[in-house]
Amino acid sequence: MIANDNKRYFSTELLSWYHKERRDLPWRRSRDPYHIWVSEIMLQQTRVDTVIPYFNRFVDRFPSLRQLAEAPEEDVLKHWEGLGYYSRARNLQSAVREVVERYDGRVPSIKSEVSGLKGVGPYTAGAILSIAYNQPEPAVDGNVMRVLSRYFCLEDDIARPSTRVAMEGLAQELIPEGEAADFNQALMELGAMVCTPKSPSCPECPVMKLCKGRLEGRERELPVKTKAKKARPVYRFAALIEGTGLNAGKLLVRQRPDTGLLARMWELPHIEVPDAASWDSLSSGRLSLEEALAEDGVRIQATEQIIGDAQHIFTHLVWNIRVLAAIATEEAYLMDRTAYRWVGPEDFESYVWPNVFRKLLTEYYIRNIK
DNA sequence: AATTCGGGGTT
DNA sequence: AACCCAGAATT
Repeated sequence: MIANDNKRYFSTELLSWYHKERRDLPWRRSRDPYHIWVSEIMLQQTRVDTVIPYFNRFVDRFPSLRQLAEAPEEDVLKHWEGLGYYSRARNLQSAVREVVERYDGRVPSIKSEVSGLKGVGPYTAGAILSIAYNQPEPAVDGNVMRVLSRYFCLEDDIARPSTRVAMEGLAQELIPEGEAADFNQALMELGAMVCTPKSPSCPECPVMKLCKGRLEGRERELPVKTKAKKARPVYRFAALIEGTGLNAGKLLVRQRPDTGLLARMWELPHIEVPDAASWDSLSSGRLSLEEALAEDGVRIQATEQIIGDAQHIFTHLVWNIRVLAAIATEEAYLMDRTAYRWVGPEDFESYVWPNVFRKLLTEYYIRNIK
């Protein structure tokens, strides 16, 4: 059992440190729960410095909850491009529309209602309730688990959901009366600025004196976290397809399915092959591409000329993409096929697809078509 | 409990 | 190259 004095010291010192050191962040200048909400969604697994320009553009384009609710999804995704985890954007808009319909456009302040919104999990619900409404709810993210693990020298594996639940209990006990908004942000601020993952700046820490992890010289061993598996490589052939006739000078792109990886984003048409060995066989890659596209009613002639190789890295996957040159053998076969589209260089930026594709496309266009 | 969702900075 | 980031949804 942790001494109450130790907890009180922690909360008091941390809070007064925060009042002095808090960063001036865009979302800290607003009291609008909608703005707080947007910031919390953007900040999921994303660094503060990355989020700042996106947040400013986003609230500039969608200043109010209702304006976001009424915007075309494409527009919302466009403002999210480059942030990653695109389902966050779709869930946010979907949830915002629900707030308009069910809560008259006001972000709810009741825990069960906030938690019921799409894209709002335990952390984000706590963040909205505490930061926007100053309710004494914990908001436990990676920062908080690291700080608490070290200060209280807790060895529980923070990769386990049960550990997060336990941390939420502890974090809630630590909230000083009436100070939920600042205290929760102070916890995260300490984790981001001082109690960093690799080499914490203990001498600058406001609670170093009673930090048990530090006192035992184990601050670098904490928190305990089981390792994730490393990304699995996959191998793919893509076709860079030049149009003919009416589509001369244009290239063919394809929209991904509604769900799953990179849902609804545009890409070069491509296929997956079983392994690295298949990736070396250009002839089989060429044939597989032609067959796969023919199944979609798209007739092309691929070649064995490599335009380039590209790599796209995800958390759990590494795409190795070999791009082959190809031409379309018919002109007007796409009339009823919305999944495919001819684009010229003026359209390249309007589509959200992995940057590797965009880069290849642009370079190829400049070299061979323009 | 494990896996699937991005992209980028740090070390 | 591994790790981490103001995590959530799905299976």
